[in-house]
Amino acid sequence: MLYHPENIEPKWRAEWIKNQLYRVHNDTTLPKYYVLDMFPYPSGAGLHVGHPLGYIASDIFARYKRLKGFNVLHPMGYDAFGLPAEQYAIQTGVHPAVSTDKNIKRYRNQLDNLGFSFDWSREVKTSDPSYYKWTQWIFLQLFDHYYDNSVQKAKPVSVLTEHFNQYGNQGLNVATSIDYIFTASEWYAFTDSRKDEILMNYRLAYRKVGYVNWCEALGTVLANDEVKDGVSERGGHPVEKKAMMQWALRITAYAERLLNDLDTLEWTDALKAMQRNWIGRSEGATLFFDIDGFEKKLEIFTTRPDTIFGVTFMVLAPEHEFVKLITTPEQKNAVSKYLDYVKSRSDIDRMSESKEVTGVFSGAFVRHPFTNVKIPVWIGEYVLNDYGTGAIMAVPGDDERDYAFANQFDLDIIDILDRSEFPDAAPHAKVGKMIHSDFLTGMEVNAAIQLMFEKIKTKKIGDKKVNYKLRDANFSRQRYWGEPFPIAFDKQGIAHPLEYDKLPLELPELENFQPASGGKSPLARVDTWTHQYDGLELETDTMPGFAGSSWYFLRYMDADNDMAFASDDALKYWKDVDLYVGGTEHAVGHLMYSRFWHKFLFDLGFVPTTEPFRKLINQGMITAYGYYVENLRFKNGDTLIGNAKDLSGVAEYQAGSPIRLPYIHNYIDIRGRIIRSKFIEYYETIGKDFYVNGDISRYYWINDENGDAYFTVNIIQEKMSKSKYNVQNPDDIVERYGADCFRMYEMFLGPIEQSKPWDTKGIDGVNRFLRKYWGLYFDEDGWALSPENPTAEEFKVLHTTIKKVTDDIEKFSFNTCVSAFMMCINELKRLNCNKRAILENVNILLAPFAPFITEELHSLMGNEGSVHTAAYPIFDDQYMTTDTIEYPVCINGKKRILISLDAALSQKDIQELVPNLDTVQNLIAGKQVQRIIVVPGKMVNFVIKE
RNA sequence: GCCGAAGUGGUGGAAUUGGUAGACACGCUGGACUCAAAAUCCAGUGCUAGCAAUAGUGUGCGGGUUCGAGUCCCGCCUUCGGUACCA
Repeated sequence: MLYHPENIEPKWRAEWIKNQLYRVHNDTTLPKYYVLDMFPYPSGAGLHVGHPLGYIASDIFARYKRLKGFNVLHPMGYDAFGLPAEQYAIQTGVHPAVSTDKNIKRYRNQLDNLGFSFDWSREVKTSDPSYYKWTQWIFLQLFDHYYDNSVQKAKPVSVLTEHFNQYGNQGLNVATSIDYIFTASEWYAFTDSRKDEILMNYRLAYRKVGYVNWCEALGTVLANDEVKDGVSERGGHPVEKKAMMQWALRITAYAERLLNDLDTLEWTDALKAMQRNWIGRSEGATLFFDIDGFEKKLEIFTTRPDTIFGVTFMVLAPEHEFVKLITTPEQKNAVSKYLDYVKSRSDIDRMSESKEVTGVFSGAFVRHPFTNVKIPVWIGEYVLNDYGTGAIMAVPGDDERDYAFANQFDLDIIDILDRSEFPDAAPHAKVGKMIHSDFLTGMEVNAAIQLMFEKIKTKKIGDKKVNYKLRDANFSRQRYWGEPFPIAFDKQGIAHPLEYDKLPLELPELENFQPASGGKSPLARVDTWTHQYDGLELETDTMPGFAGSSWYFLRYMDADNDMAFASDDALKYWKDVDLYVGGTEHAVGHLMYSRFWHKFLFDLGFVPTTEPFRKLINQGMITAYGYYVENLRFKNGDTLIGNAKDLSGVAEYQAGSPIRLPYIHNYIDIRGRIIRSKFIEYYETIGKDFYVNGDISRYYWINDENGDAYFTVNIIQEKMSKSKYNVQNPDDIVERYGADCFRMYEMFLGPIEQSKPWDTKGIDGVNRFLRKYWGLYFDEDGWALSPENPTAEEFKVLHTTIKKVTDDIEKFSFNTCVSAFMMCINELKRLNCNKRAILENVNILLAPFAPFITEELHSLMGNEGSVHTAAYPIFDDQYMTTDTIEYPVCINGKKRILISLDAALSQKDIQELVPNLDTVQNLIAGKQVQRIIVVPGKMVNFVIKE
């Protein structure tokens, strides 16, 4: 009887649905375990073979935990709001809800194919009003709370206004962007709109001026990845930074806790390091410089106040609020020209192209707080407005970027640090002796920093300060396909939250998805919607993608609740995610915001834990091979360059980019060459669809040593995407080999956290393994499981496998699990083992990996119930004993021979015994042995002098 | 630029704390079975030299520590992810 997955898999898929095998219940006495995948954005291209990599791993782990007796929550859903659906709607008029639902259906079919143990009754979809009702509700909580630094906790805004009523804003230690003091009587006297404005400086969800990528020609705001080299990706129109009133979330209030609590998490050090660096805590000082001719002072932040005597100029970010104020009439032209240039540059451009230093003199001067020397104020793009105060004191004597700037514009450089005693020190290391630094001269750096903190304080020119690189990210999108803000403005522009019973505030129906005038969201055109409440106008921005994804893991705990985002009981039982699996591309964005929201909900008493994701595994990407030919030339000298699909429109070609040749891999030889005859074959069968010009006589060919004309194809690894024609659909593989084979093959490809290219070359190995495994249960006459007692050797194979597989699952090393299964089956086959006592246990071990074949065999064995509710085999040491150990005998660390020794021998025994063995004598004959190193159970090494 | 990761045969990869480099597969070569093919089975397979025994060499590059380095340290190179509006 042969293994036929196509008969087995649909049968059990239906059976499991019928029995609701994967339905999870909240009321149980079993210990909980929560295994979560980062939910997918349902894109139009469907699921490709890269998506399931993490899902398979988490599914294996979830099934493993179930076998171990846990009540496992393992849900799935969709991150359903997003830009691509809206873009598609603009182009085709298809409503994003319609295209998204269609994509979701496709995803669901594809996921179902793979035998996952998701509890689909808990599915969430962020674009569903019953879900985003609670996203809006959490937003309103953020809007209605501020952060009290003294107790490190969010508190209701009503507490704050009560304080204002009594004391004004004095005596507060809270997170705020306000920099002035008012009294209680002033507070009373403020107009309502002034009060609203002031409160915005305290709310955790607030409005402020933010910068967006504005494209005048398209009349719309663009996402960063829609902008390439300062122009729009579509159409190549100029894009500039534009200031707009935007919602933001005060994540910076939680910076310290987000940083400290990383220590409590079981994440990789790499991931924690990325989050730490993103938060970017640094201790330093703020310093105020008097500006000549102005009352206002220029505030800067520095971590190196000791270098103050090396300051020779100041640099403002181009967006700094003082730029307009202090620029002198003579410099006005030059400055505004420079600002125009900077508007076209992204933050990455601004920081990465360090070779070319740009800047402009403002014409203004500040005074050195200690020497009163006049210091010029420059404007430079390398200073970012969002970091620190958006202004720096430049110390070209100690800072590389300042040095480059000074060189470029011929500014003074003062050496303030003698590091001759530390020739190997890194450029930014805080070591050395101060020179040319007045009262600091002769001091060590760290001592000088400490002294400066005091001096700054006593001179009242600044204070010690902790600064974070983390900033309050923009929470507004001028888009349709996102959560509407449950906020309405009155005639004075005061923001009013909607009452909870008005939630969800649903998106209106829409046919035209083009942006409204001024780059506003299409919602601005729907008057009936924006004015549905008397005298109020609804906010027309919507929330960004990370809104819905910042709390979805909580919704799964109690997905149908319409009284709360989840019930207290559900939250108390499930608590947090025990294992979270997803890509490193989310290492900071999504994970940081989820942690922030979770902590906020903790402060309000809604969730019982301070962190959402206890353990986190990053899965690597599955990439595809890309085949390119660089500069395929025509005989007349023209060079054909560009994406193969674009070749019909010659005008589109962009010089320098290589031509893609999709699906050409079967036509190229081992050296990456394609010869003329093969190319013709390729062109006739596949290439025609992508590649327009088949007149190969016009190409410039090189002749190889046999006289065959060829050109060379470059093979690279790249992301799978629809536009690259390299998407591999898992359905095709499942149809051909079955889901069990697909699952095991994806795991067999390599370590889960590494990215690797997709290639079906090795899948036959896994397929053979499954057939061999199946074959153990049958002989020529059919079912042939033996009730006999296993031999010691058979038991040893079983228990070796139990140990290896269990250890490796715990380490998330699934590729080595598959190898271990292969070795186990190879051994059992060699031993002709068909004993039930062995195979039944192997079958349970294998069940998390290959749920279908194991279920079929479990049932054929006559078992009641599912293999997926069986008990996990227990490892027993007694079967593992060995009599002898193979020792490699090495000379100077290099293996020469193997000897077999009694396992009971001690280190001393071996030390004495080995040199006297004949085989060893041959090895060391005539050589001078200096030392013999014996590592028990491992090896013997002779140290020999040549 | 900055932060993080990876680099091992023709290919995917394995290698507990520094202790036999290349497990397990794919591919390839040879053989068995077959009219033939598929499937299956057996043997070989890092590279170089050699009929062989064997010797040399070998984990991106250059140094170092050690009896012993894929693993630890220093300095580079390349590729990938993120860089705050892709998700």
